[in-house]
Amino acid sequence: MPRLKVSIVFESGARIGPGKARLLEFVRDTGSISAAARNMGMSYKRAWMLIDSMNQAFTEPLVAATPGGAGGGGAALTAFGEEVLERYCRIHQSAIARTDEDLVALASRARAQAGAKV
Amino acid sequence: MPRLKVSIVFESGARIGPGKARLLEFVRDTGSISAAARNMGMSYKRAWMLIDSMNQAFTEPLVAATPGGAGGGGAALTAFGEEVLERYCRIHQSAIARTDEDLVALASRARAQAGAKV
DNA sequence: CCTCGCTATGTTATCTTAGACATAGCGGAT
DNA sequence: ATCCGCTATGTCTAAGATAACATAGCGAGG
Repeated sequence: MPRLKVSIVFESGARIGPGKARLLEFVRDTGSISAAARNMGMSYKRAWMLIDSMNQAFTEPLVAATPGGAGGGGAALTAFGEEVLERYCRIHQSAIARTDEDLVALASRARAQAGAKV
Repeated sequence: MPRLKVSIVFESGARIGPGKARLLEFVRDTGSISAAARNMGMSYKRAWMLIDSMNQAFTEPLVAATPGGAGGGGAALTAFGEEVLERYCRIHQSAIARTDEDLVALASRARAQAGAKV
């Protein structure tokens, strides 16, 4: 069955989609950027850049990180980060509601394998 | 105000988003791929590739094109193409419904200009 | 005061993507 | 028979994004 990918595109060009939302969840659950990156199978640098782009996109940060300290440091969602994540999840939920009929109809006519892609 | 970008992602990896949907609308309205491409400010080749990828993604074509003939030929949506477009529009409408409150809240905290981007 | 693991950032190589250009073929209308 | 404009496809280049590697700094805890 096809999935709906919902992204929020801001005037500035910044955007938040399922990937960044999931990354925020992992940061919240693991307490560190690097652990979140490992869980998602991406490099620390990539995770850091994604988080930095989100922090830059808003007037206040979504993730607060501290280097050094016990265990080398860590990161956590700010209250605002929690709020953004919650709002994204709600928007996503609203988007995928009541689309089943159309998605099933399209799925039944979609090919299993795409042409191309080595 | 931020916009919602809704894409349908199929198992095969093929996807349909607002760009392809708009392209289909232009093909329907202009009766040709090249006119649709001009209207969207893209090259004919790009438009053709996008349409070809859609035709390949399903078990039947969405756009039927004929080379040669009066005016050089033309293209039109098949009945199935009309159906896919209609279903996409309905899914999109459903997705953007009832998200205003959250989008406004996010917009009020978003920066006007993104950091980076030459 | 040293270790440990995480944050933070730079550099370079690679891979993918997008764009620019070029060209062949088609067939109704004139 | 020719023209016109659109379909269809190929090649090459520029640019942008991704990945790989490298390294500096931080601070609580042992």
